[in-house]
Amino acid sequence: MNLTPLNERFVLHFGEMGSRWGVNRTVGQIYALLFISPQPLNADDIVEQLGMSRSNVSIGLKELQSWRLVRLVHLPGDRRDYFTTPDDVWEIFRTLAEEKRKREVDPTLSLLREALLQEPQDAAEEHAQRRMREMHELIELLTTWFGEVQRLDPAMLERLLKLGTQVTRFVDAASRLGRSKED
Amino acid sequence: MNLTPLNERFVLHFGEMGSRWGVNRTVGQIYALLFISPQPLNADDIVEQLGMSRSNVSIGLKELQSWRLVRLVHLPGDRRDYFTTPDDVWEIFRTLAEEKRKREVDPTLSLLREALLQEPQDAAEEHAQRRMREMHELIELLTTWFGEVQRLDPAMLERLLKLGTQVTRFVDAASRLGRSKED
DNA sequence: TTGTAATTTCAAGAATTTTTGAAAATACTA
DNA sequence: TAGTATTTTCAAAAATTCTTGAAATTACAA
Repeated sequence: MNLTPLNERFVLHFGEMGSRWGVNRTVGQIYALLFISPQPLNADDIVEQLGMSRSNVSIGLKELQSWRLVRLVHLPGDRRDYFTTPDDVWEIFRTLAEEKRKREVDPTLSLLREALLQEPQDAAEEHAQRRMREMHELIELLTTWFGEVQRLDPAMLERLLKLGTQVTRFVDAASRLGRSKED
Repeated sequence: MNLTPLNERFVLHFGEMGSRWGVNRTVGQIYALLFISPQPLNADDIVEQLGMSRSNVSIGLKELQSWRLVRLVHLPGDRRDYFTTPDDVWEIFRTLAEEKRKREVDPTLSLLREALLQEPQDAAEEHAQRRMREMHELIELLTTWFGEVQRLDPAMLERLLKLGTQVTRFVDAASRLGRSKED
């Protein structure tokens, strides 16, 4: 691996974390390298710096593009494909959350909704459905909230997060003002 | 698999989702089965219902216990180990978040903090460090907020989530009241 | 067009992870 | 304590996933 010790540790760490996040080590490493790179890199740069095969890099880049975590760019007078990560870390976070939602949360919600439409055949199924309903309600609540808050501009979002639990002071007042949102 | 079609679909789905969440298919299935089961199950019940080997169940249950997602209980007059998931889905969510944090977020924050202490050796490393700092700040902000909000009781948390972006109406007021929390 | 650069695909091999049955260990009962 | 029930460990087999070089495809330039 052709990296300074500092960068190598970062890249290796994200390689390991990748596997916990549903992408493989290689994909994690490519992402990490692009994230810290001062300029866009082409596939051969990545091969050179990470010491993996050209085909592996090609597959990894495809995967990262499907996650919208890396972006294809072109440099003037060079017809190779170059890749970067978005500059704004908030945007990165939002993208990651959206993709995770699309790939994991939404299919789970569909499954649960479908299961809840079935007529339970016995007491055990009735109990199972009750559990599924609880899970469905929780996920629905969390993702609705998240989807809403995610649309705030980063500055507002940051202020909100920094307030933390202080916002609870306003929950009563807000409830009075915003009955319509309550169930 | 000895399950009704309804329950089988649920269990299979969570088996698949398991892999995206850093546990294997078996572990996901065992968890799903326990989640919807009306009473605690012992290892042989699980073997019987999911059709996997006894040793696999033993390993899976160990893993789930290490995540604190299943709980060992004993039934009077039966010395086998029985397992359940907690009743409250909020509690389950909290546990999951805490464990994910402990296993993924905290090690990442340590790595980043350590990297930020190094003296950059050249312009590229300086840029890499700048990126790592941005990432560190974002993760720190998100996890601090989450850790705080997580401590609210479920009822308050639920009200807060249902308000969604309505809380932004109070951000200005809150900022004035709570200067101490701002940076 | 034709030739070359760049990227992707693919099938085989390598590596890793999962699953299993058998044996070992542990925990209880009589 | 001896005997049995229960759980865990472990090494091998099975399954899956990852990686690769070579070939095929695509995209461009002359």
